[in-house]
Amino acid sequence: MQFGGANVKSALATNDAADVGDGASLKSEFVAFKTNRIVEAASRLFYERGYSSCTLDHVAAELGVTKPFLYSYFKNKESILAAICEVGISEALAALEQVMAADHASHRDLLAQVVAKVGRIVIHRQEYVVVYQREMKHLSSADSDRILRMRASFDHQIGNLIREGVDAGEFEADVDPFVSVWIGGLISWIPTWYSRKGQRSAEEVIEHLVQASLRLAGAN
Amino acid sequence: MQFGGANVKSALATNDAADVGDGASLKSEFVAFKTNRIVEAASRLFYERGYSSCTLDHVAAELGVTKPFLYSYFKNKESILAAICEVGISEALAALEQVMAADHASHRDLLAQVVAKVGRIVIHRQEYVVVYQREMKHLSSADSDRILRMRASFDHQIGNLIREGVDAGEFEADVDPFVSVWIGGLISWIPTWYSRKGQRSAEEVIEHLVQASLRLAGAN
DNA sequence: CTAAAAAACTACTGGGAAGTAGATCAATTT
DNA sequence: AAATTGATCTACTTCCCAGTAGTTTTTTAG
Repeated sequence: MQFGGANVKSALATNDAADVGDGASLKSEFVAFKTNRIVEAASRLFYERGYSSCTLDHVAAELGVTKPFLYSYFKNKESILAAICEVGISEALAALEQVMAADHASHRDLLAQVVAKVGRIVIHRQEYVVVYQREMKHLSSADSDRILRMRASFDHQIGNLIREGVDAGEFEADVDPFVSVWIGGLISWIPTWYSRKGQRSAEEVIEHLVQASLRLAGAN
Repeated sequence: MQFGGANVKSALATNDAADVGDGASLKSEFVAFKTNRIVEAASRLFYERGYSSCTLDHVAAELGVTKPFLYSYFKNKESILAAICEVGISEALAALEQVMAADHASHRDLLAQVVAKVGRIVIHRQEYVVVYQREMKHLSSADSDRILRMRASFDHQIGNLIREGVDAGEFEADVDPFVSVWIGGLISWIPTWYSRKGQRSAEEVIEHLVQASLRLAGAN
């Protein structure tokens, strides 16, 4: 029930509705709903004030509840942070694997699709991603390891994609060991400068991001 | 004497030795030395533990002194943070203006030189830059404004450099409004992934960074 | 060598925040 | 309607930390 350390399922994944009976399922949907609301509110406040300076009383007030309410859904403050940190990377990993599964495309197109999808995620989940980048070090080592493994899997697959593209002659050979780092940098940096209220539309950013990534890989 | 809000001179700038008499100058060198040591230690600890979670007792212990010692060189905790945040951007700005001053070069070369110099700075001042990126929001509005102005000046000049390069036909035209953002992203992202203990040498990273930046500008 | 000044320390205050125990309120069941 | 269960709240405790007052130590000057 509580969202503690090793509870892997993403806090924001839509819940599988039918589990046992209607009663049990409905109840767990309620729980998932409240859990999500907590994570949402906390991500916004951690983003604005920083994890250590944001109190659980702040989070509770934002939701119109009290602190002990939070403790019946999360083991402690850190596990709320862990839930936030998991969102971006797990969605990105899912998107990557979705693109890789339907691989009837050139490496160039695969790269373009992955970059576009992940770019949309980091824009959509802006606050979550920034909180992850900034506050990672406050995670327990269990949570940290779990999230780092997802991260490593993601990086590894991107690395493979680039290498195969180079072998296939679709990307330039000389840039190899660094391209995935640079592309990762472009993507990771977006949430710190992009503003939803700014002039640029999200899709405009994505389009330029894809162009820039292909340029970095030497695929033009 | 104290390093408070509007005290502009960089905490790490080498001190002009001759001021009034030898006595006064020597004393102010002592002060500058201790101030620097405080900023150094604090940057390392803020980097490792985060600003809000790092206490001034930690900083003092690291230096083998006590908390009131810090308060005789800095007004409060926030002004230590401000001193840290200023380091990276003021050095970067100085490097930029140095390159731009001796402008007997193509825009392509100017860009390459600036990127290389600033890249070296963000690697050298890794902890300072990361602390700035993460903890900016804890600055007083006076400090924040001052630093943001430096930042804006930097971005503005880079923007000009790119635009002039496009006009001169040295960079590709279609990427214009985004290139400086992407290049800024590459540079800013380095301190979060580069490790001095890793396999890659700093100069290797810089070389690839310059290549990547030129690629993004379409200058190959 | 002594007195004054400067530098650093010891020991405290006051407030804030994580986490908890037990009370209260609401919903469901019988 | 009474009783049971579960959800949420009130009211703490305990620890921690920024900032300070006043004392001690060290340095400088006469």
